[in-house]
Amino acid sequence: MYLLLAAHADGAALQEITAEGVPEPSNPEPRVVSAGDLAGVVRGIEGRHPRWIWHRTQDWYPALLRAGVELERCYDLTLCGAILAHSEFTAHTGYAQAAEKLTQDDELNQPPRALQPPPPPPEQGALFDAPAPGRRPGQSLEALRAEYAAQQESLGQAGTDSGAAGADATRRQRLQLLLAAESAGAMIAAEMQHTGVPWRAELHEQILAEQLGPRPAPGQRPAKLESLTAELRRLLQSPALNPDSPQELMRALHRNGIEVKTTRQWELKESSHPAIVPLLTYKKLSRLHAANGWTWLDTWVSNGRFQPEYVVGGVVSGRWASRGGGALQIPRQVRGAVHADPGHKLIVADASQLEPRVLVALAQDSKMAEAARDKDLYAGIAAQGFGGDRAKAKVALLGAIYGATTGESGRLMPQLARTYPRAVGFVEQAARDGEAGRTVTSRLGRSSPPPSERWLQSQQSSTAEEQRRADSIARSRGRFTRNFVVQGSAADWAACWLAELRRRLRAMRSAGTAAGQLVFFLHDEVMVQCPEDDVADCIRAIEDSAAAAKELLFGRIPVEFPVSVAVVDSYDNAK
DNA sequence: CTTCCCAGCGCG
DNA sequence: AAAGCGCGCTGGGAAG
Repeated sequence: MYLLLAAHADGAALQEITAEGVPEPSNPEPRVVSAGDLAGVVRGIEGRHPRWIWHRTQDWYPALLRAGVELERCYDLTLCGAILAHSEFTAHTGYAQAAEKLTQDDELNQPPRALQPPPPPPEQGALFDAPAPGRRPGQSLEALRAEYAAQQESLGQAGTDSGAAGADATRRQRLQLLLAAESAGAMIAAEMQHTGVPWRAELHEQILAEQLGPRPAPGQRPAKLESLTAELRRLLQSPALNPDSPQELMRALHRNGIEVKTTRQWELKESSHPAIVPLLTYKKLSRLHAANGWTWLDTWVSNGRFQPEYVVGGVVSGRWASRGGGALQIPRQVRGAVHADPGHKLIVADASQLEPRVLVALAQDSKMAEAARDKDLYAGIAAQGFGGDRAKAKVALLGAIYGATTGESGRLMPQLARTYPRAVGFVEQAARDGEAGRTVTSRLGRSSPPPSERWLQSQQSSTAEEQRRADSIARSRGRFTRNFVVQGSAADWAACWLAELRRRLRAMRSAGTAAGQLVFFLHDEVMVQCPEDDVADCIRAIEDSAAAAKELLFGRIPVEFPVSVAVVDSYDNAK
C-alpha cells in the first residue's frame, strides 16, 4: 500500500496510490486531515504497513516522532529524485534529462546565491503548522503524485539501453535498493536525532577540568591555556603573542630561527626548539576548548542527550553530513562523556577496513579476496606482497584508494599493482574516467557529479602553462572519482547495513525480545544502546545486518565484511 | 559593523 | 612518518 502525504492549506492531504503512481482505483479520493488530527490518523493507518511517500522526510517525520508515532517505511521524493536525476543507470531516461535541463535553466535564470532569499527558519512550536499558501510550489498532492510516477518510470527503465538483459535487471534492482536504503536512512536520521546520543554533562565537565582547569569566565582563557601562553611568550621572546593567530605565531617562530612554512602540527614536530612541545600542547588544548569545551556543552547537550541533525545525502558520495555540534567529529578526548543510561550498555560496532574490502568486491580481485579472508586484511596483503610489513601494505592500499602519487605511498604503488592488477586497475580506470570528464558510479548506482566549470574551462588551454594547469585540474578530478567509486560504494554498503539493522531492532522491539536503539552512526560505525540483558541479541542483529548488506550489494562472494564489536559503558572504551 | 575565506584540526 | 579522498567547525583576518 502506497500513501502520499502532502501539505495542504488545512493541514495535510493523503491519497492512496498504486506502485506506478496513479490513484488507487478502489480508493482514489484524497483525504484532508487537520494538522491537529494528523498524528492520530497516521498512527491508525500505519497498522496497514503503508509506504509513506512524501516530499521530504524532514518535513513530516520529526513532528510525528515528537507525537510518539514511529513509522515502518517511506519514500523520500527529494532524496530519491536527486539520485535518479544524476545516476548513470537512468541517464538515458526522460526524468534525468528533464532534471538536467532544469539545472541549466536554473543556472541561467537564478540570481547569485547571495541574492536568494534565506531558507525559512526551522519549524518551532505547534505540530504540523500549515505551510503558508503558495510558499511551497510544486508540493501539492497532484504534483507529488506526478513526481513519484515520473521517478518510478525512470527507475523502471534503469539500464535498459545497455548490455545483456540480465545485467539490466541487476542495475534496476540495485538502484531500487539504493532508493529504499536512502529513504530508510532519512527515517533513521530523524529517529536518531529524536533519541539523541546519551551524554553525561558532568563527565564532560570533569574531562574539561582535568585538561584545562576550572571553567573560566566567558571570553577568558582557561587557566591551563593561560599558563601555556605565558610560557610560549617567554620562550619565543614575544611578550604579546596570541598563539591562536597563525600569522603572529609564524612571525614569532621565524624570529626564533624555526623555519617552518606552515604552523601545522606535523611540520612543527620537525623542530626540536624548546617552544615546540608547549606549543603543540597549547594547540591540542585550545582546540578542545574552542570546539568541544563548555560553550559546546551548553549549546548542544541538554537533558542528558546530544541531538545533532544528520544530513542524509549531504555528501556527494552518499555519506551523511551533519549540522550542529560537529556530530561526526566527536574527538576521542571527550568520548568519555558518552555514557550508557543506568542498566544499559552501548554497543559500538564498526565495519573493519570497509573501504579496502569494498574495493576487493568491486574489482572482484580474487588474489586480494584471499587476503581479505581473515580479520586483518592489511596483514593478509602484507604476507602476500610486502614481506609481512603490515604498515607498508596499509599505506600502499590506502594510497591506491586516495590516489597518492608521491611519498612512500606513491612509491609502493607499482609493487601493489604487480600483486593485485585487478584491484589497482579498477581504481585506475575510475581515475582515468574522471580525468577525461566522465562520471563514475557506485555499486548501487549513485553517480559522481559532472565535471566542474573549472574543469570544462581548462579543456580549452592553448599555452604550455595552461596545459600544465589543465593536467593538474584533470588529475585532481581523477583522484576524486578514484575515491568516489570506493567511498560511494562503502556508503551504499553502510546504508544497507543501517537499514537492515533498523528492521531487525524494530522486529525485536515489537516482539518484546530486545529493546535496542540506534543512537549514533558515523560512516562505517554504529552505536546501539540497549538494556544489559539484550546485548547478545543486538550484537547478533548488527552482525546479521552486515552479512545481509554484503549480499545485497555483491551477492554471494568470497569476501568477508567483518564487524568489530565493543560492549561498553562509555564510548572512550570502544577502541 | 557584517560577511566571507583561509588555516588548522577534528572525524571517517 | 606523512599527504592523497570526503566532510564541519572555529578563530583570525581581510574585504566590504
